[in-house]
Amino acid sequence: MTADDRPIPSVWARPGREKREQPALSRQQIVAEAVRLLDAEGVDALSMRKLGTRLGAGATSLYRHVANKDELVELAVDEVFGELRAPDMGDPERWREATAACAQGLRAVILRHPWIASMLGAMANYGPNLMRLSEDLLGTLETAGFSLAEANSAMSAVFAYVIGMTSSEAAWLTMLARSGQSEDEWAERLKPALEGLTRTHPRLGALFTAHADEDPVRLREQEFAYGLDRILDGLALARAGGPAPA
Amino acid sequence: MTADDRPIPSVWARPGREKREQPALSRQQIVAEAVRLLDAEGVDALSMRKLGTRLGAGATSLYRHVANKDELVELAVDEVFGELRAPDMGDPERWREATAACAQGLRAVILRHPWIASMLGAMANYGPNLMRLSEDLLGTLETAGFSLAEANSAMSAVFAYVIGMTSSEAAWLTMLARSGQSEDEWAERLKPALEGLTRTHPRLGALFTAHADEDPVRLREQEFAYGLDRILDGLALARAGGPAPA
DNA sequence: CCAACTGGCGAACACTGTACGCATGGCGGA
DNA sequence: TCCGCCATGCGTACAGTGTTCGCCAGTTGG
Repeated sequence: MTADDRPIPSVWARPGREKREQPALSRQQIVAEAVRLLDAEGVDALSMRKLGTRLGAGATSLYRHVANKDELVELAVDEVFGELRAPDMGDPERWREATAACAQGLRAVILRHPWIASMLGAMANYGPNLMRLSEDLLGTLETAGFSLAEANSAMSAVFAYVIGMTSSEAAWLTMLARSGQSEDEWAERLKPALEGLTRTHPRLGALFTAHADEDPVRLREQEFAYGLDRILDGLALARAGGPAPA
Repeated sequence: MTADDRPIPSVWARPGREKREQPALSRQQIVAEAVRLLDAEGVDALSMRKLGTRLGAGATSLYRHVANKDELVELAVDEVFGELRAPDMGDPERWREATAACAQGLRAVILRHPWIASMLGAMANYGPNLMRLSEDLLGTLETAGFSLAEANSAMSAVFAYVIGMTSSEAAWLTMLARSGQSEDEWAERLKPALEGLTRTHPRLGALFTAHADEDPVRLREQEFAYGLDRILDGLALARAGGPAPA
């Protein structure tokens, strides 16, 4: 601690508090900065003190605007969901494209903010932004001919798929980022263990070698699209009241 | 601190260490106790000190068998995946039942240990038990006629759906448990806000009232089964090489 | 029989979330 | 114009956290 940090001994010498030009701290601002911090440094780096410092405020000041750290996180999660809008194509027959766009958008949001992957399983989310998204997608599905209850089931299924798929993707990516290695370096590092893997798990080994030369980003996109298409196929079948496939 | 807790002043008076009958601490034992603790008290209650005390050991002793808390959690997650076996029905045509059973089993495991929901999004999981499960399910799908790559995509889709769906279920249930209220009490408490909800989000409001009198447990089972069936429908269609539904 | 190694542990460190109480300034009413 | 109130910021403090380090007892291998 240097001399400058020491508290001023005389009351009279203490400088007047600088003027409070603007409220300087608002819930919106705090949440926005929290999102920035989470994006930049990941979930482990979010602490009240660090966030306060970033805002030029003390750690405990935040509690005037936010009850908990948990509540703050809840707000941050819904904040990023606010980036997403359910697309409205006019034609009810284009429900499939609309739903797919919604799913792709959700995936993009999660990959832009990988830390929410670690939150979604830890808290029940009922923020206003997610509710608006749900309401809109429900509308799209309902006008496409699904009953309300079935529209809800369909939406839940699609969201669950997207969240599950993208969460593991995000988890893999953050783990990669933490390790500081590229995807290729990882693959290279695992090569020696591949022989043992192929012996005990031949199919996984084959998959590993088969995917070794492909672009992992595009690969994940295709994997995601495949599952999404299968779900939408299934939903289309149900909408048509069609028979179950053999 | 009472007198009894004080360290013994004289070296000579210090009691001899009690005999080490068994190794008393092993990685298996630690992981098993961690799972028990997580099951009993939830994810926030897991601390190295508490876990050590439960095992009759000091907190830092655990580090002889486990590198990190993170590593411990990884081990615990894979431990519970060990409860699951991919069923092997002899008939390749029964791939659908086998996959469904696998999905239902995974759901059951997650609901039995709700805390893993908060882990799955936070770490890439490649434990041996999950790998064995994957390998087996891949086998089932491959002998059912899927190419290896497509079997992998299908498996990823199913797992992602199950994890996404069940994670939010688990999150809701733990949140309920923390609040100490029953599901009905929650519904009752939200009744006053329902009017406002129905005004801004009519479909969500209608769903809320429609589900008010149903058994929530059975409701969630049905919701889960619906999405799972749609995915399996879609996969069956793809396996048959059938045309995309309208 | 001694050496090396293993496993357990107490103390310490840097940090965490958060409760409490005080200080400060702006604002509404007299 | 002044006074009292109230919202807001913040310093301090507390109980806990994960983890490192060094010490020590017991076991094991040469």
